[in-house]
Amino acid sequence: MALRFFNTYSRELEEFAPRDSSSRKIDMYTCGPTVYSRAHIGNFRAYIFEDLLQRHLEARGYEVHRVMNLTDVDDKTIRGARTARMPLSQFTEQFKDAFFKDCEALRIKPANEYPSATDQRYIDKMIAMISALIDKGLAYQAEDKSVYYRIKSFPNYGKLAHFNLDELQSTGRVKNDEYDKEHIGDFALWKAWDEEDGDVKWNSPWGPGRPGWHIECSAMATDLLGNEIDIHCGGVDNIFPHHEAEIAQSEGVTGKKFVRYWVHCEHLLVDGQKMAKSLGNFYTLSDVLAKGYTGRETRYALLRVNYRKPLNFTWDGMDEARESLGRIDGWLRRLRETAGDKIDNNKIDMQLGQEFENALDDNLNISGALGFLFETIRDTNRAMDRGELDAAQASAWLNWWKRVNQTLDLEPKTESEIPAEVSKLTDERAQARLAKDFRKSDELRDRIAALGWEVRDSKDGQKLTRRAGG
RNA sequence: GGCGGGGUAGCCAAGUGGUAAGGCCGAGGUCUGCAAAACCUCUAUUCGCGGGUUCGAUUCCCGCCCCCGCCUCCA
Repeated sequence: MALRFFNTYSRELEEFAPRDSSSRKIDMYTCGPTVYSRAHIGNFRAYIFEDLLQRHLEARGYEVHRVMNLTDVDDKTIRGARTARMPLSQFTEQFKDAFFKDCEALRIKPANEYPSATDQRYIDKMIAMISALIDKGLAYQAEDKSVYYRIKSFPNYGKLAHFNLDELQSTGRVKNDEYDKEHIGDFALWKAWDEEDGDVKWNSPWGPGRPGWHIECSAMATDLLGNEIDIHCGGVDNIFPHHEAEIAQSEGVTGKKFVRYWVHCEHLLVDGQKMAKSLGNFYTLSDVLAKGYTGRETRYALLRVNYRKPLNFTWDGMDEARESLGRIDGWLRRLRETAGDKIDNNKIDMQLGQEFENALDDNLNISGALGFLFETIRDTNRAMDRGELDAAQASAWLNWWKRVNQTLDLEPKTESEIPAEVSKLTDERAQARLAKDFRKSDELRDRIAALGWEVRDSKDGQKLTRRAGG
């Protein structure tokens, strides 16, 4: 099956073909966090989806060049820095650091670049783009000194969101203090400095001020990836106005088709409602880790539903993730035991189980792909139960897993070291069992369990497993 | 009001014009001193509701209901 994705622009499933058909290189731009506080796991659902998308494209032989921006200047960052009595850059730095730590814990592959909006290189680019837009009559400076995009002059404005400009309704969420605009839909490209901004300002042909939110992405994307890019991702809430504005800005300047495939991730919900800082119903990764779950478990929980479906976050869902991973872990352990010295760690099997990738080809059908994984697990477990899977076959399935895991990245990183205390109790238990003292054996099993380890008795003696986590 | 997403078992969730993958939970069984893990069996005559097309629809068409989101801060 051909690789295909749902393109927000056309509202259709489209077969994927890179811009440059002669090479395997793809340019991908992904909207990153605004670093005014910790990102919440709803934000990370989008980043994990993008990670899966990148990894699957790579599995299909594409070389992905991905950029993720960091919005480090806007109303919220400025307000936060003021409240914290810190320079803006120092204030945002802590949240950039936290963001990268969280990404690592969630095993999100790093982007090739993480440009910051406040980088002078991009401020210059933004100013150049705004100047070009003014020259073309697509932007104007209003009496409040700010520069706005003249959406009525860009015929395609509204095409991505499928909005009719005349029917835009104010939801009252944003305070309407920009009275100087020609059209209520005109958005700020350059915000004139005011007292609230303190020392946050850059010089421009229109006076001191700072960039509007949308222009940074147009500037960074075109600067780092070129005027035309293959894939642009984000959450569905970015469709309008953010991505609509990006198209207007980028295409307004370059005259080129900015993005070939717009791919948007649905929301993570809590109690059936969007997880959002403004609603206060959000969890950060730290919150989840504090409950005893791991980054790997969180990754699985956020990964397991197709990106186009709203996903309701629950602690039951986290438990399910834990149990499902436990099934995978147990299977891997067993395959390794069966494979013994036939294990070939350097090999990646490219033949077995193509159904996994085939499912992902279909608009990242992760449920179908995981379904196939679990069917494979049951089939091979059954074969091992019956002694019908030899070491070479077990090794082959491990090499298959290696391929699958390049996309999923769900393998426990390392088998935990067995603590001396656990080891000592296990030895005692072996003695007790030798003496058929089952009462003592069971008591020791409980004590080992209390230390977080599970002990199972097999033909080859006791087997220890770290309970949960990884 | 406009534009989208969703409604499949107790929960999560695939999927197809021909009669419902997979995961979690639960019950029974094999194995075990007992467990655990694994395996086996069972768990939706039914896919929001009502029409229509069809030999046949959960899947296509029409109409409706409910939940969620976007409509200029948002992943």
